Amino acid sequence: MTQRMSLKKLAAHLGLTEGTVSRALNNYPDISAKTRDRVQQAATELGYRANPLARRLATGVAEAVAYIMPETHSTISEPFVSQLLAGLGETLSERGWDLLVTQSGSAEQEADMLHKLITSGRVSGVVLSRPLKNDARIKLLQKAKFPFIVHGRSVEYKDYAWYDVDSKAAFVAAVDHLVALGHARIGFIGAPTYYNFAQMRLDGYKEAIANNGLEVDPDLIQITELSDDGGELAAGDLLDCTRAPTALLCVTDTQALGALAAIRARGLVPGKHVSVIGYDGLRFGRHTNPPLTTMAQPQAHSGRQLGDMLLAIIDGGDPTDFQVLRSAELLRRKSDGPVWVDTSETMSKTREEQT
Amino acid sequence: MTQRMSLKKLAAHLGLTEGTVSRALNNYPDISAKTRDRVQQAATELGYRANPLARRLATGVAEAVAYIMPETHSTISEPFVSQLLAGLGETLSERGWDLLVTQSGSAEQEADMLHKLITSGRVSGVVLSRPLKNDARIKLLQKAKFPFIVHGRSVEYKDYAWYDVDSKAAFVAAVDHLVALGHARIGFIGAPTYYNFAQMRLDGYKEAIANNGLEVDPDLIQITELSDDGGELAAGDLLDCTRAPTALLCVTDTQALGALAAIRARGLVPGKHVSVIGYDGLRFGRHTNPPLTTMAQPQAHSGRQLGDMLLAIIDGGDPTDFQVLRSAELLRRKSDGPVWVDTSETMSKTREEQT
DNA sequence: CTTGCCTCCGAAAGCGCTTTCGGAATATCT
DNA sequence: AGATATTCCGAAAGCGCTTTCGGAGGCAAG
Repeated sequence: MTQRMSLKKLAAHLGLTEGTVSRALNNYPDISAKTRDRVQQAATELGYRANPLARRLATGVAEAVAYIMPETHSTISEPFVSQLLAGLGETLSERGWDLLVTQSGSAEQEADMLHKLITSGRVSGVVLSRPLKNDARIKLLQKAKFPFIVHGRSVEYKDYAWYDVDSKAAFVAAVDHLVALGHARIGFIGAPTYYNFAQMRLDGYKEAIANNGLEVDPDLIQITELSDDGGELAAGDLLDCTRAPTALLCVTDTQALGALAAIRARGLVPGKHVSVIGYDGLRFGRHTNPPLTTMAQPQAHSGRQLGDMLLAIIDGGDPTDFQVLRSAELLRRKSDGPVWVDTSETMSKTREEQT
Repeated sequence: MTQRMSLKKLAAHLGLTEGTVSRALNNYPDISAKTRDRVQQAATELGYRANPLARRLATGVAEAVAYIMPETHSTISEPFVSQLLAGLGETLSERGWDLLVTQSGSAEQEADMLHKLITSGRVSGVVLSRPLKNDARIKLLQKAKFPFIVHGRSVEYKDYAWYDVDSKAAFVAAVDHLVALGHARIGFIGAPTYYNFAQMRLDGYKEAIANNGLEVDPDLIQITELSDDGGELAAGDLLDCTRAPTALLCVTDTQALGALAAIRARGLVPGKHVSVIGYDGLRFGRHTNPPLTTMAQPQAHSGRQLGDMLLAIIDGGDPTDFQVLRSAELLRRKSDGPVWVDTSETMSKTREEQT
């Protein structure tokens, strides 16, 4: 196999200069149709493809975007990453661009990493995910006027591009649903509220509780980590206190798995004695015991959409024109139901017997 | 904010030439310790970092590797992708290299894409996953003498680097386990055998069946797609036939989820009437109904390990020195148990002979 | 037959770095 | 002392492409 075809060799082969060939290939208007065709045909015949590195250096366009992976807390709820990556990669490859993936350590470290990334010239844009309420990375990108889009929103989201699901509304809907089922004591299992999504969901919960004429009881709110174990612990605390909730709302499906486990561990039946509603709509919820009712977010083409929007911004689009808010829908499986009315005795008694 | 620091400016600032500064920064021996220190200190003070694109073009080293994502069949079992990516990214970033992610369409398309990728100079190495029995991509990479490592193995695996789990042995162990529990009719739910992992697991199954003095009954083998639905369908077929199996071995946990569903749908209790064993060790399995017994593979640091090995190969290491075979372990949860002996006669069509 | 205007291509200067080569300046040896 | 080595840096040629600029040749208009 001969050496890789270069512009120089192609030009020599055609009896033209490199510059001319380059312009012909890039459809410059100052090349006659005749030579343009001749050049392009020769290029495909000889299998010439411009060296991306050289082109990027010469044009100053990185032809690549980076996806900043969220720290993988739970090994359980990250399937969306591969889906999103697939979608992103698809849009990018249509343009011949690369998709870089980076992972960060701490939050501080991440801002530094991001700064290096965008000043290095390796990428033309960035997609961020799971933003904090007050996200230093977003500020950094804004100040640098660097093209980016975020998957999710921070608390102040007017001035940049984002794609998010209205999880606050979703939690309102979930509470309404539970209230309609007769629940009056609804527990909330949340995540640290430096994650804005956690805050928004908590807001939705509180708002809906209040709107339904119920009292927002701090004792019914548990903040825990984003894992099944976290959910299990939190649910346990909630269930073991006096005046335990009759329904549990979890900020993610992963936590809800733990909640189901906690309920079962106490001899209760999720969906009967205690309702559980998760959030995400993970397909896996079909297989839990019982199948998990959840607020399902439409994550089908989020990757593609993020990619399209980011490219549009890189092309000079106004970021504020790209703010997409999708909505989640209640996906009823089997973990929710009417409030349990204990005909025999107190619930704690029942529980003790069954353990 | 001033323009990005360049070598030229740094050199001017120091009263040296670009070449000298470059060599000083790269620890060339022909630079006096004095000026080397002076240069390096000035570089850090002024925040100079070489433009990666320019360096890559000049040196001919791409400083990046690509991960070829497997087609995402099931939205359920892909958490490992994000884990693996995290590990890979970690090793690479220690070296300042980039991690590219690409997705392919069809198999043909993928070979073409891969060819373009490795001839484009964008990457110095490739990590492949989920190889086919006879994988064109591997042949391509071998012929091109391009550094690569595969996550998994193809049928002929002597001549390249790979990291794999001995899933054949795992299936032998699983069969042995079931036989020890008294099962004599063990169903196998597999995946298309162009995937070598599917073939290897099937081989393990057959081998163990035979070694245990049982008959390899083609009717007990179902090949289906890699999804929960696939597993459910296949399990249904198996359960509905005369002389149904008393245990089901699934090639992935995802399929096993479907198998559990199929069993429950027939009014049977998984782990009691019919045993199910999956493969992967997904944490999800803790939450199924009942919790899924599985052959758990150690996927903790596979990403890091793949990265380390690939870098070693890129550095000139012999690929055949990097072949790592890990082993999976039986993780007993609740979906397996002794063969169900039908005391009454409700399940009239179990089997005739005892073990 | 000029003048002027296009059309189309060649020439050359980068993009920001690396690396080879050669030669001052300094050090070492007889 | 002169000759020979060393040490250390400058000069310059790339890496493979893009892009600006200018001008030769062709055409229509005067």
